[in-house]
Amino acid sequence: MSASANADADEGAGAAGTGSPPRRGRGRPRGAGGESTANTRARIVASAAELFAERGFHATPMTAVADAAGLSQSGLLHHFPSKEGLLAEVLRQRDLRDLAELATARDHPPRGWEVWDDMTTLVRLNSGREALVRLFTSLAGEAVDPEHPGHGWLAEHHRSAVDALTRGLEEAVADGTAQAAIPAQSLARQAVALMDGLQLQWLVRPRDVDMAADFACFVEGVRSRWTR
Amino acid sequence: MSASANADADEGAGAAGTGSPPRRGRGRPRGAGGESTANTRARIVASAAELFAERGFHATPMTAVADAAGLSQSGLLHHFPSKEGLLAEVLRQRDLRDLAELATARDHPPRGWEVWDDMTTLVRLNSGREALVRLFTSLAGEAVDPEHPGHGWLAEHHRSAVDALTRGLEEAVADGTAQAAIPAQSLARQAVALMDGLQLQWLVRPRDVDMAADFACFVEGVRSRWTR
DNA sequence: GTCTATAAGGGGATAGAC
DNA sequence: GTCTATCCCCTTATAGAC
Repeated sequence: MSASANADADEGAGAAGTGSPPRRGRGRPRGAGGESTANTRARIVASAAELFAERGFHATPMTAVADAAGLSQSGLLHHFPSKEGLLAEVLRQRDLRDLAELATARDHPPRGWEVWDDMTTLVRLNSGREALVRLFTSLAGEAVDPEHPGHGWLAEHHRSAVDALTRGLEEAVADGTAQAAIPAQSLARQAVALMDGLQLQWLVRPRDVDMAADFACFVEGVRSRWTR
Repeated sequence: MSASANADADEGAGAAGTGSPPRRGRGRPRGAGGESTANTRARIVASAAELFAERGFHATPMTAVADAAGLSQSGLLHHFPSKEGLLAEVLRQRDLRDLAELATARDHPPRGWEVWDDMTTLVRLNSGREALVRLFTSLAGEAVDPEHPGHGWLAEHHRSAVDALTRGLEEAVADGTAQAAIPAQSLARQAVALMDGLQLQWLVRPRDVDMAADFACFVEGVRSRWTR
């Protein structure tokens, strides 16, 4: 579903359709004739992630993705028969990357306040991954629509983040490092909301916003008020 | 809000050139022949706001707006020659409504912490204006792209909100009701980010999120820590 | 001011050759 | 696995009648 398509300003990229001269060979970074399917798919997903981030899902034509990945539109469809399927894969890999990024930071699963420290780390990391942040923000805005193919992903994304932060605070209470009266879930939702909202402001005026500092300031406030 | 109760159910609306049978007559709820331009424009803007909110700007075709407003696509273009122009008007009116809403709440311009109280009030009001919230969130996501026609509006929107909240805290310091060391601007950015982020979560799972309560909790935290 | 008709160009997807 | 060619729908915008 998700009918929509839409146009507006085609950037460079000699797209398709319009009797334009067929592009040939193009020094593609490809090896010889046959390339491993896995490699091609990876290239496609990387290109799609970048373009969806830059222009949004709806506004990005498959031809643009194909072009960026160095194959024709039909070649692309051979690997991802539908645009929605491609989006699903992009989102899956986006989440995997977040998890991997944090996993390297610790040798044991985070517990208690550590969960919150990890989130702060993630915000700092995000300050250096504009494309990834743009992908999330741009897609989140569209995916608010229940019909959008990314809707379920967005809901799940929020749920898991809020749950993790809530659990962290509950563990802190259990460990005696946080007061029992702490409104854990509300604070967790606030943290997630803050992260999303800061990203929005940061993307619009990168030079005026220090996401990591602002987020750390928030966490500091929570800690100083609710530490036991 | 909510545009025109304009019934007339044919949304299928055979739009363009596919030699489909021309639709005729259509009993529109319109008065006689000529209708005041102002009225028609108002109907159009209301419909557009609703649809942009529901599906996003990019994903909403002008034909859908025209249909919702009860005129043909060309009729619509007579009043708003371009889609961007229509968006500009929608955004202008959205901001006017926010201002008006808050203006009725007080008889004097808010000062100091009152500015923050007003923001809390606004969040509560927003809990009852899903369409308006959806419009903001959906557009904000797209407008992160510097090429998007709403980009300038988004930047200005954030700037003015952050400025107002910062000024409030500075006044509180001047009035002796806040500590001088308060990180006013960071807190202001956090408040705005929180508002935007909570809206996102709320739109996805309305029943699980109480925006007003969460926001109030945040403000309470700021107050209890920095009140003098 | 509003309509019908149509232009002009995307857009996703399919068929079938190589 | 990849391409070319093509289908068919959607979308914005214009022309001109009423």
